[in-house]
Amino acid sequence: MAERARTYHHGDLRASLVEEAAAMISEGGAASVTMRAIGSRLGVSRGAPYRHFPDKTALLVAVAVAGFRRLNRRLGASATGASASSVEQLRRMGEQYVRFALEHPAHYRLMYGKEALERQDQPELRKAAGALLENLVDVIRIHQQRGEIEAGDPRAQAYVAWSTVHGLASLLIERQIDPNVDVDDLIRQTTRTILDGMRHRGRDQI
Amino acid sequence: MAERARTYHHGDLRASLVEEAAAMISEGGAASVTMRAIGSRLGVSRGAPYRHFPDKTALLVAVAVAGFRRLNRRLGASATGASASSVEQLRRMGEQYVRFALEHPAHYRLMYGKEALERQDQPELRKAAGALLENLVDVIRIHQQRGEIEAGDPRAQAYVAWSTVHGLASLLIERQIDPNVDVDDLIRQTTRTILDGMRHRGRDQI
DNA sequence: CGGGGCATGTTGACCCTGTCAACATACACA
DNA sequence: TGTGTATGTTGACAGGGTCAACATGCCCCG
Repeated sequence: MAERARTYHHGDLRASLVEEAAAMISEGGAASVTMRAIGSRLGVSRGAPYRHFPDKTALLVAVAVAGFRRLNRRLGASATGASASSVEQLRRMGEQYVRFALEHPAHYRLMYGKEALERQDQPELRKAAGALLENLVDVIRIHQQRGEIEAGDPRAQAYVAWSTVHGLASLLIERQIDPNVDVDDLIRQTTRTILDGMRHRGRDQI
Repeated sequence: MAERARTYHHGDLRASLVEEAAAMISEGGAASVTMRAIGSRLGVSRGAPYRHFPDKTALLVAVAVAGFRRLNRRLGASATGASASSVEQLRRMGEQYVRFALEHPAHYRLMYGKEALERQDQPELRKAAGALLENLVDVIRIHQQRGEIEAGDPRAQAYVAWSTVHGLASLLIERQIDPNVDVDDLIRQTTRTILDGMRHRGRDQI
């Protein structure tokens, strides 16, 4: 569904813009994404993009949303994986999450960087991120029923798990972690630790 | 140590610039920080800041470094706290970490946003963030010796813990977490969960 | 089949911002 | 006291977002 007829003025600028912006982000970081440059790379003028997006922020939001969709799809595939025997499945989801971030650092940054997207609440974005959470909640709920994860509000558990993988991804992307550390090991240890914590309810808590 | 003699051209522009930039970041986000605006607010011309910082990035790095120092100080105080009886102390450190981020969202974002500071590796920043990690490693080591945390590479454990609190802070700041959720509870649950995971080595047991 | 009208592009212009170079000036120290 | 250096100031320029005015395909109605 990528090759629309090259009819008319451009064919399908809107989609191309999002695609190209994402590509530029991967290549040179969000800072390299310029309305003028995007248009130029697509062979249109600087004003053309404004026929499809009210402003740069809107375009970037679209890119971010696309990123969330990709990530969701990937996690979904991971969750449906065959060997969904134990929490190992959940652990793998976490692993895939971090891997996605490492493979698309700039894109991942944009997805969470309200910084660049400041302003309105961007319902589209909120929805895409919300879907991610919902999926995670569902998976957690399943494991709770299997008794592999401590009972309790699955949403809260989801936030805890999400925080952990997001944090790890973020620190890795921002190079806050010693490059000599074995990333695979770290990811494994992190996902295991958080899951261990999720199945042993500590002390007398609530 | 804030009131230098108002001698000469300005007195102590360099320090004032960092201070003012930090203030502006808190007030209107990083986007509102403009070399011209900063100068203006301090009563100097747009070119003045360039006598103290080679470019905007350098100034922002200084601000970020100052942020790390503040955070480190706060965590240090928390670690030295009286009731340093158990891992509860470590949990409180995590709590303080997240609270700091919530109190200074824009500043916190800047601290971790390589985005805006892209370019050179910014040794100053790396050092400040490194200090944070070192302190955490030390505390973890202590608790390991007390047997309150599973043995193993304390640095790896530190990364796991750091990831968790950073992730939670980040998600909260970026409003990815349902505002109806009780933040205090979430912070408590998150820090407890991760610590539980850190003292039960999973997989082969229970 | 012929226009009209909307969608899509293009250009020109403006303003904001970062940054450099040339110029000005206050201190400090010999 | 005189001058050199540190610190500021201005003018100028380029890059980039964005709007308004203008141009041009396409599609559809009559």
